[in-house]
Amino acid sequence: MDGRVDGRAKRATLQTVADEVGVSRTTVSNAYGRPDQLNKALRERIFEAARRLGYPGPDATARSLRRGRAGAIGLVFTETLSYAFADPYSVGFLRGVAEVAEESGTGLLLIPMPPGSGDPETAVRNAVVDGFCLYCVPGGHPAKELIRARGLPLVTTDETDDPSIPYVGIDERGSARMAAEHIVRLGHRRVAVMVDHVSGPGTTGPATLDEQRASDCADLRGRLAGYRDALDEVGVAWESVRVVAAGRNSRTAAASQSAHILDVAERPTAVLAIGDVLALGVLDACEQRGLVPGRDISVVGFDDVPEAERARLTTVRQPMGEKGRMAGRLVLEPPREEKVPRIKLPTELVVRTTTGPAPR
Amino acid sequence: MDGRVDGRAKRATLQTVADEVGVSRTTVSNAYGRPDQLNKALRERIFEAARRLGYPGPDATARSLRRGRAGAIGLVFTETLSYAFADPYSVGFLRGVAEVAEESGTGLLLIPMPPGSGDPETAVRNAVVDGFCLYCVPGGHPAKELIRARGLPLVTTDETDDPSIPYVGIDERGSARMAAEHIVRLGHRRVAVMVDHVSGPGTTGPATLDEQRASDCADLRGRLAGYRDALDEVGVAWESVRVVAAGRNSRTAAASQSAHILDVAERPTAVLAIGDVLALGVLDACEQRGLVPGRDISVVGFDDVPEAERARLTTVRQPMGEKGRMAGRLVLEPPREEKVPRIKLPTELVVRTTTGPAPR
DNA sequence: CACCGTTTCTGTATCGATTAAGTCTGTATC
DNA sequence: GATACAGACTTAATCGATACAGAAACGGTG
Repeated sequence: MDGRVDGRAKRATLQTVADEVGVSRTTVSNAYGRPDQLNKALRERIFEAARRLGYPGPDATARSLRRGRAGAIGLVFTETLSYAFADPYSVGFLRGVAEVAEESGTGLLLIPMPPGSGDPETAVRNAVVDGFCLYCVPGGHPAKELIRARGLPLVTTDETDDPSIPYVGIDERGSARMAAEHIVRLGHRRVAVMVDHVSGPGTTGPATLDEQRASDCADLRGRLAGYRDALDEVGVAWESVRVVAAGRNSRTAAASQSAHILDVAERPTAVLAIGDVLALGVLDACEQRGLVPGRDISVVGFDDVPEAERARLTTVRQPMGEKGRMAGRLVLEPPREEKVPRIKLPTELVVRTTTGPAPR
Repeated sequence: MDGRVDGRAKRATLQTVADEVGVSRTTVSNAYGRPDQLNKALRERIFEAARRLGYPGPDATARSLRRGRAGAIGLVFTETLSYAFADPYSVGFLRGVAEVAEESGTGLLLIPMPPGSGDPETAVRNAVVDGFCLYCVPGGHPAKELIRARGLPLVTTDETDDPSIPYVGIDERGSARMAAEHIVRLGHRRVAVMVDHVSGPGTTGPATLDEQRASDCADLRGRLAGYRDALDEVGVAWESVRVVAAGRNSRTAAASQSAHILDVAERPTAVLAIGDVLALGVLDACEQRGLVPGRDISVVGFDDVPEAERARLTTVRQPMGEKGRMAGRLVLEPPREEKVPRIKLPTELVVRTTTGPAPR
């Protein structure tokens, strides 16, 4: 009998070490956390005893509790991990967050909540973090309320969200408009759009207007609206624009769903893709069909991921890394002011060779 | 004065709610964690009070401490985040870990420790996790000892490491040998090898034998040894094999460093790349030079990432996802047996079109 | 010697929760 | 009418550490 109420295995703790050396718990704690608070020789003796007893150093959880700091920020996203990382854009964003996190000795806790997975609540509730970054979490997601309820600093990158949540992103609509205006100026009038998915993931092929409006992703809606703005201006009816869903944000999916765009009568002369990964897929499909981008057909992406440059893809550049850094900073040091920050970072149209004058 | 010794802002806690409702702390705790332990009506009253007081539910850190479970596993790697995610192989591995983690309601704490970054110790020490997965952490890394010292379950994916650490991986040497044997059977005798980096990251260009041997990455050494095995067998001296470092594991870096292979007198007829990403870069370089893979030159990769199929790349397939799942499981449920698990997963040569008979 | 500023440790309160074991209260069983 | 028993809570003991106010010891000073 060791008299403890729960049957845990006994482990060395601060107290164990303190007893061994014959000092107070506090002193042992200081030996680890504030070397200046005690005599150097004593510190050595403490370490030596710790080694002998197999004491692994202050327990991270206990330390977190006492200090009131978890030392990590939670990254919540509704995609599968592989998804989230398959897209270089996401990676860029993550990297940004990681950079600022690292500067302050903070870790990143990944909290994926793909649609099908059970009980996202628990994950959020048990996450030992100092704040959350929401990333691709649609407005009505059940976990969202829970996250807010935890009362920790919170930043989202999804546009037109609850205005009480700090936001960092870009002008989705305006940026998309830039892309479409470019196309329009080149004389294109028969235009198609490639998206990842409008309603649930997995839905592929042409999407109706209703479906477009019903999309739970504000960013997507913003971009579509931007395209529409530009097309409206030159009198192209949005109803005539075929919006095709790849089903998921992947190059191969986009390539295969490109059939709905490329293999139809009255083939569009330009394709607007809401992400570079999709645009690259469209380019693959063009290549298979012997269509030369920039001559036979124009393709515009969005994001400007590294691979876009290799493919000479015309696209909208958004500062993904900066977005991540910004978001990270906002979580780590929430501004004290009353008004909720809503930051829009600048974007830029990068014209390469996949766009050209509309063929007659 | 609120009489508290440290000046923290007061927040609602279990006790606050308990007092408000007039029950014990335990009961409130049960309301959240064990609904069957109390009356349904009382439970509602508790929640109602919690809402009124703005109590966000049990504190994750405190819960972790008391329960003795952090609810996360730490993922330690020595690359930059962007690095780690840029490679589809890594992503596959991560995904595997994430899958099993998710099944048990566990999060993933990313702990990147790129060479230049300061104080990896703190990150490891403060990580609130139940175990660690080491990923690309070379043998002598300073953090390694620290991680072990924490006494938590630990799994590594780096070969020929300390035999006391559970390991899951593949037969690097044998697998590489398969790749090289394939090339050899096709009649190739002038062979080059493309690696990411031998000594520190950033070192590019041809690597000397000494540098190869000095590499801190056991996996790399294993693969090189495998290539060598096959070449030795047909009398190709390893000294005659040019080993070129791309500097980092990226497609563009590999493409540009391919000059050291493709633009030399007596150009090799086959290139063995220790990873698909590098192989793809080599293919890019070939394309630029008008060399047709499989005819003018043969290229073999390693990993079989999704993109390899698109590129019709001959490569060695390794079960990245399975590796991750395995590693995750080993951390989550460390086997009780005495002997340290050392698991080698099977690999397979996938022959596609980037390899062909040696040109005469 | 009284007074002072340091350096080095100790004591106590606290962080916010979970849990095994105990206390009551009624109800069912024999 | 005594005993067992389930239901609904409460008690008390932790989990493992850190913060802060003090206290003892010490050398230097006028």
